[in-house]
Amino acid sequence: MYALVDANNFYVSCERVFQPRLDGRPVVVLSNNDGCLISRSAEAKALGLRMGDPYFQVKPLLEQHHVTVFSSNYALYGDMSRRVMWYLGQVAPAVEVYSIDEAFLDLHGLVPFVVESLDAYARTVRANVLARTGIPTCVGIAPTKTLAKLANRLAKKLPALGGVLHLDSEDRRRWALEQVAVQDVWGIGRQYATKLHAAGITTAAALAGCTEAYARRHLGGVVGARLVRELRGYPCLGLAPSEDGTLARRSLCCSRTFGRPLSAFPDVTGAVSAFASRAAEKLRRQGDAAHLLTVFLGKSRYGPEPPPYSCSTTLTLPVATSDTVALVRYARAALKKLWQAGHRYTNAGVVLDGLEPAGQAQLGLFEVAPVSEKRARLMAELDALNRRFGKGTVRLAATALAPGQVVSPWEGQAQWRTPQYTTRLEDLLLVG
DNA sequence: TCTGGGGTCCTAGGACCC
DNA sequence: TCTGGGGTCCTAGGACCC
Repeated sequence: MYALVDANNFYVSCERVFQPRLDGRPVVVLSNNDGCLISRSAEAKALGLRMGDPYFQVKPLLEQHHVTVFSSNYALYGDMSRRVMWYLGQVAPAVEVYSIDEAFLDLHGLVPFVVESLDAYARTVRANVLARTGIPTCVGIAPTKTLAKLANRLAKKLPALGGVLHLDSEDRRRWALEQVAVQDVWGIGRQYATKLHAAGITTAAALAGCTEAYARRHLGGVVGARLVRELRGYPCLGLAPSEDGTLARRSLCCSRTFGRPLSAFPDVTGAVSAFASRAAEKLRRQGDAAHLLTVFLGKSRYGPEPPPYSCSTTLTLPVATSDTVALVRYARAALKKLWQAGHRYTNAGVVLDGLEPAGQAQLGLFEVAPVSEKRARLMAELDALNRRFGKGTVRLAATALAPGQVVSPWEGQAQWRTPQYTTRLEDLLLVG
């Protein structure tokens, strides 16, 4: 048995923890650069606001209904997420952190020796997460991950269930499959949904009833075959336990849409250097080194220019590294290869791939380790200082502002950002 | 004027090897 | 000159997820 614990409107819920007066009121959180809606309270959803709506398009509606608007505050959300995941780690035999606001729990062996019923267990977990962190969640329990996802969706949708749905019988499984539209099944996106509707398959139940050959042919090969089997109740996807409540990535990316289009090489170089530097920090945090580095540059897909909207170049590094100085230098070299004068670039990013545990790089016969002990210590110091005093306290000159600049030219809007209540001493909430 | 920022996995095809 | 059946590795692209 698997459980999926999923927060309700996670980013909105995080903001509400620190502003309880917003309970029951419409609230939204915007993406980077205050671009789109990425989290909506139930009240905001009821107004017809959709995930991904561009802010400037729905602004009149937001004002008309006095919707509270927040810029995203990932330092806060990340910290709240760690609290939730830590607690789940205490009460479940194994936890897979699936995203910032969702976790799969492996419940095999809990009943009857540890808990009496999974239903009661789920209700307790849910109540404790709320009491300890202020974050409301729903729980779906089923024999497969795909069915747990589906149960979770119904637990969210049907208030009468009290936030928990356990698909503990064949009848309940069949009933649940009937309630869910095919496009809402985990693993069915826009393309597949269109194809399935055209074939007359409109519910999860109908999808569960299609042949394996059909699934293989039309839903991405083995992926589709697994999906259908999971819906029928045969587990094909195992739990990938997350050590210490965090997810070790196979690739890392740091990218941003600029506050405004940039055409000057030094501006974009500054941005790419900052992204490479940030990516290097993430890499060291998970204890890895990278041997592939990609830089990409993007142009607006909403402007008059035809595709392609982005270009990229990948460097194979001679030796895997997590050193900021080295990665920034490679990123700048890659950007130079990519750069074409005269374009208005709207976004850029740095991707690190080919990750391996740091310090285990295989050296060729005639190679010497390029990252000295001294350099590794320097990086450790840098990370410690930035952890203690806030991101960006210590950084490379390459990522610093030019003389006379107040903000980086690539940084965007964040008009409604809340303080980092839980991760910066200066922003601690004062009660008095 | 203003449209996010991360990730995963799979497949097909080509280069190259024995 | 032409012929075979495996393999592996890499890359690009496409689908999906939150």
